[in-house]
Amino acid sequence: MVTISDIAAALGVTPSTVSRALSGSPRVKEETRLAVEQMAAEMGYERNVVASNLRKGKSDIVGIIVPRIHRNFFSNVIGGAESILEAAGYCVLICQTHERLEAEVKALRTLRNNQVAGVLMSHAIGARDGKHILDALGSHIPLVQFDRVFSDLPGAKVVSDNFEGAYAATKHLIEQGYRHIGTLAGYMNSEAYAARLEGWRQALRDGGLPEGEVYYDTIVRETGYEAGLKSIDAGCDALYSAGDFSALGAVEAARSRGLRIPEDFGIVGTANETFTSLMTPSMSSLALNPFEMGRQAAQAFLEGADGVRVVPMELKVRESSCRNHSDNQIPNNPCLK
Amino acid sequence: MVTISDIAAALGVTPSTVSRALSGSPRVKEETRLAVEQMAAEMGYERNVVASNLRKGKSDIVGIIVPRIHRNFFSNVIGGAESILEAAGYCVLICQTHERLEAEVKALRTLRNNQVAGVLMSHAIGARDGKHILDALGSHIPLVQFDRVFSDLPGAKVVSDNFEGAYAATKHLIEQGYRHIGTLAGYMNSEAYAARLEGWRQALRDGGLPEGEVYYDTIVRETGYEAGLKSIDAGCDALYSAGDFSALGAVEAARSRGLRIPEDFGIVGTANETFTSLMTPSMSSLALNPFEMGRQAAQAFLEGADGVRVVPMELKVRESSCRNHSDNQIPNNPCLK
DNA sequence: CCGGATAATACAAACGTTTGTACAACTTTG
DNA sequence: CAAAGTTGTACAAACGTTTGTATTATCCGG
Repeated sequence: MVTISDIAAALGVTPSTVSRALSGSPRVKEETRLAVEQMAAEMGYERNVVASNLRKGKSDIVGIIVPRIHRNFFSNVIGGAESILEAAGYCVLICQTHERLEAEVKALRTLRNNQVAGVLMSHAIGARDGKHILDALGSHIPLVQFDRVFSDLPGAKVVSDNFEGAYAATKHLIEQGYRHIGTLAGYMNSEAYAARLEGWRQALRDGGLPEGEVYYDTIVRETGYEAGLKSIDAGCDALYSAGDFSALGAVEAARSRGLRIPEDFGIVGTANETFTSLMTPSMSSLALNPFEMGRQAAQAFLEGADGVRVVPMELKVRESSCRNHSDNQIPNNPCLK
Repeated sequence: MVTISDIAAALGVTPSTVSRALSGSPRVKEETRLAVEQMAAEMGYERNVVASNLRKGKSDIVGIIVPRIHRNFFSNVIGGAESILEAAGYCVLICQTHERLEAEVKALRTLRNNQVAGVLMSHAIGARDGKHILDALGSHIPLVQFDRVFSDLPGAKVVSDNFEGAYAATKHLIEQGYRHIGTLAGYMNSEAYAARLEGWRQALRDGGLPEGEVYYDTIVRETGYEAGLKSIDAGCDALYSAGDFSALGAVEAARSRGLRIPEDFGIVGTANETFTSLMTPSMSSLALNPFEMGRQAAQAFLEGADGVRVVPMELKVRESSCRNHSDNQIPNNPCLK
């Protein structure tokens, strides 16, 4: 391992000069800088970032904490954040919590102990507030929350326009002639889900429809299936689901009751998971914009600016909610017009 | 920030004693250890791992490099590796290369400069050999390769039983009565794809069928579509695809030619991506066992043992290749029996 | 009660970098 | 030409830990 002292010795200068030369300080002569750079290249020097981090008290690592990396949404957020952070010279450390609070706390501690430059995170479902986050991370490491945010925590936040999105999805169902629209609402300790619920509610009101059925804590296929059955029993003819997996469960529930989709039962999910466009019938979904959210989160970190950034959602209309034009070619998204 | 010196001062001992006490050295008295531990807890001490790493010359970070984290396969490998590594006290740093060689080299350098304890990786398609890996990582950091491996590199390797798997998949197609079976082979600079090609070839030979058509460099939906069309023109009635996305493209190609699946055209993909079980018709796929591969890779790292570990694959028979019993309930996998 | 072993702790040097301050060489100004 | 300013380097002290060696305390047998 070649160090700055080796370079210094080889050139007859001191390590401090080498350090400054390599970091582009204006305090070294251009001539010296060139000599140092050449010698460094020649000797195959690479900066020991661990030592550098110790001295500087922080590293060039940005931690990203997500519930599960295999979720399309999160892996795309990570991709978006990476694209910005790597260009800015940071490297990215990814942790997943599997929705477990202890894992989240452990990840935060690990990141803090590694003196990361910042943390971008989407918290695990199941926490009431962000107290544990503040406790585990401390207050001197910049925190950016995305998607699932605790608004009482300091730091920047990036969220989807959940209210508007759910509103648009529900309005679309109404326009398609559905009149009894329930919702698979997810967990209410997440502000994202809460906002979607409100968007759905408002769309019903604005559409002149009565309050619809709400099914809470529906987030996976199984719970979506059960809630789907219940909604059918309750007389619903459509569902806006705050998640795609639960929507998939609801599709299966409708099928098991012999209902045709979209003729008898309409469904719009949320998140635009890959499978939604590949299943038959293809499933309409309220797309988040994860890549953009990741970019925004990274930007917020780089700029050090607090405040909330809102990323718009986009409704992808597919077969599962297209009752009026079900004979049309779906690729052209006939209902959208 | 409270340091071991603070604890030492508070107890009237030296930092070295505190350090040894906290790391469980037998050189400190039980009584002293307890006092130190209590004081550390009281003062809210947390070890500065950066300093620790600098001194020890290595960190407790294990780097995992994959082409893309959003691929089901890779995110599951990561999950498997994590489950072992975290239990062993390591933390995991994930890098993705987007199949770009420069990104791979950069990731390796970053990991080396951060003095990671080890690297688990699956290289990007496109490299001839692993020279760049050795150059970028150096030879003193343990390397474990999984799935895509360069066998000329030192270190442990974990691979799927690609030959046996492809053999089984192809044999299955033959048993289903397909007689002209081509293959979407992927990239031949990956040993995994090469082994699958050989498995397919051997199964055809053992089944008494003539050589089939090989379509190289098919890895995504688009290239799968094109190769699918060509295979149909060439008279194929079935394809074993070394990837699921290309298989999906082939399904679409068959459909566009008006062929029924599986009656007129049979397809088996590889990787068991989520969408394969959700599409209609559901797609048979040769499942890798990514979680287990991740576990094995992590184990190989922990044990420091070189050598090759082989993880078996499992054929998931679904509708797209079930010509003989296409009226049966698929969930029971009738063809498997 | 002393010499020699053993146990427990103290001392101090590293790990490789960064950075404030001191110093030297040189240039400018009055 | 001396004083003052400017520029480029050297010096040295950190950052918080770990760890080899030295030192002190404790215990045992003779």
